[in-house]
Amino acid sequence: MEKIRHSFAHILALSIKELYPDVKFGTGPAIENGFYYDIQTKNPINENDLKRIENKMRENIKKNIVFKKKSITKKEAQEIFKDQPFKLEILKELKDISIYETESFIDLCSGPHIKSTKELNPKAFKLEKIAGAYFKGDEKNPMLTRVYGLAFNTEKELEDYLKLKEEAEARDHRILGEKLGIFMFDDEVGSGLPLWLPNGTILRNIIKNYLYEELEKNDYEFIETPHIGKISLWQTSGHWENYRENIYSPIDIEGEKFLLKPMNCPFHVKIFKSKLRSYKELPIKLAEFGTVYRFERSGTLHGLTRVRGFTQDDAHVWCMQDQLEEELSKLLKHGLKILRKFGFKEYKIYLSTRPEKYAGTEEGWKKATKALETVLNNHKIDYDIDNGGGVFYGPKIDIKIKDSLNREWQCTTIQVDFNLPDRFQMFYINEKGEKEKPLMLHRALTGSLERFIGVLIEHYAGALPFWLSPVQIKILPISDKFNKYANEVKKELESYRVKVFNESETISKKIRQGEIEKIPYLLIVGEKEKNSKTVSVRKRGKGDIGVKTIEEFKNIIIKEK
RNA sequence: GCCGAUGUAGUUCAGUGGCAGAACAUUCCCUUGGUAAGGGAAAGGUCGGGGGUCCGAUUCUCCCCAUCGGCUCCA
Repeated sequence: MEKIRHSFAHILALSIKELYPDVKFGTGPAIENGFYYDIQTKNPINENDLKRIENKMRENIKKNIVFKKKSITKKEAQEIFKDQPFKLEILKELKDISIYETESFIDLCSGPHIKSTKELNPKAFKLEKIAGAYFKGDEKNPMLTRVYGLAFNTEKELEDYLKLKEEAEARDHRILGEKLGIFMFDDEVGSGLPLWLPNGTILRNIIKNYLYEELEKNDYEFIETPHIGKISLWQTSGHWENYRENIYSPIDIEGEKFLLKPMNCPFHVKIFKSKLRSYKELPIKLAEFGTVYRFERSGTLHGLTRVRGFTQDDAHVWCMQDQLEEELSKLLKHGLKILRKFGFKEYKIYLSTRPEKYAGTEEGWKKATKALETVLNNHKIDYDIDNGGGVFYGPKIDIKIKDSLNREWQCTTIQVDFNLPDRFQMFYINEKGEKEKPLMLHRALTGSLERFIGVLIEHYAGALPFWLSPVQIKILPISDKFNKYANEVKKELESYRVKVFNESETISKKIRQGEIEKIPYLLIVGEKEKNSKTVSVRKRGKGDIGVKTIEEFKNIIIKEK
């Protein structure tokens, strides 16, 4: 399949070349579900041109064009590509050079390719969209136009994929979140700053309460810290020099500079340092739902999954070297338990190793990376290694959850920190009565409530499980005459989140409304139910499940709790 | 931040160089109902914001803001 998609990319390039002779080519590989080619043209092409290019491609495919491979010398290549500056740039890094020829389009390419366009199905591809992309993925390079295409073996596969994508778009948390009264954005408030609506606030509190209980069981102590602090805190921590472009400009008050906090760590460190710590206290675990502000570049914002103000379920653990493995193990186990509780079964785990720029010693990095590895292996967890993807202060394990469009979002993160204990000169008193530097771990289980809720909405397509639903039960009186009985039923169910739909609408309309709101249970009450002290139960996704006494209904929902 | 697209009522969207349109939602009236939209009326707009061209700009143009698709980035 990859060979086919890659060959499509070449036919795309050939067709563009025929339509736009002045085109300069970047690269054009196969990707998941299709292919792309990066190009530069004098007159920029736009979405309306795609159809024309597509038709040209079909024409070319029908010509049974043969893919001819040739090995050539660098000199020959420089001659062939003398009008293709990007190809010449790529050529610089190549040793063995081969080219593929498809009529007038010659590409620097090691292949493999199909024999001829006979193998391409002209009905199983589609040019999808265009976008800008930096040459070689580097911001400093010029931006080329990337033409994306989809390609499959059969027309049916293409149609299935398009259908799947359409369904995925219907799960988009940005649309569902507003419809379900969870959150909103407002131009005047500012980008990346969500406003939490009543239903969303209930959801946040449910999640917070659950995490609070879970962490307490695991010996965490909760703290709360301010939203701003003196700039020197983050100068000491090193964040100011390393991440300044992502920190909101300082607030100048009475000659003193304050920052909106971009991270909670320094505050937690201050609490650790507020008294002399003994080895007997370790591990010390401090947790906070800490709201931080980061100035993310405008083009990177995305609904709730990438925002500028967000609340982390942040915690820091300080321990001794010989406690490291056990603590990491607990963190990982706990993280996975929590993801399972929320219904996430598909995620990817990454171990990120030392980047080029780093704090701490090589020895320390080795030990910590080994510890992370050991823990992953002990739990028999599959993971990918993200080489050099660690933060400058230490290696980490990330758990990424996929959203409806198959994009991965980092939620859980467990990080070792060699930087802050040094910079803040942290120590505890060991058994021998000497000062010793503790190991420091950062962790967040949900990553941020914002991102987590965004992914959660998409995961369930808005139909949150019973325990997470802001409104669990809605009582729908057949007519106004039964509002009183509806309120009596509500009283009986007061340990749940119940609402009565007491407006003057037809029952069909009320049901429709309740279904749109994705309420887990709708209880319909009228003459019949009032007389027999029952409710007619309509379960989300199942429809009418019959008349139940209130006790019977309680037994049903108790299982959902 | 960069490339491209978009911005009209609370929402989803038509439309136009010369008085601004629909559906849903809202308010009121009628209807009191049995498992996904009962009927009618009213109200609702600086056509994202600011400059420019024009007798006249929501429409053309420039700048800004915001959103969307990517790229880059993501402690």
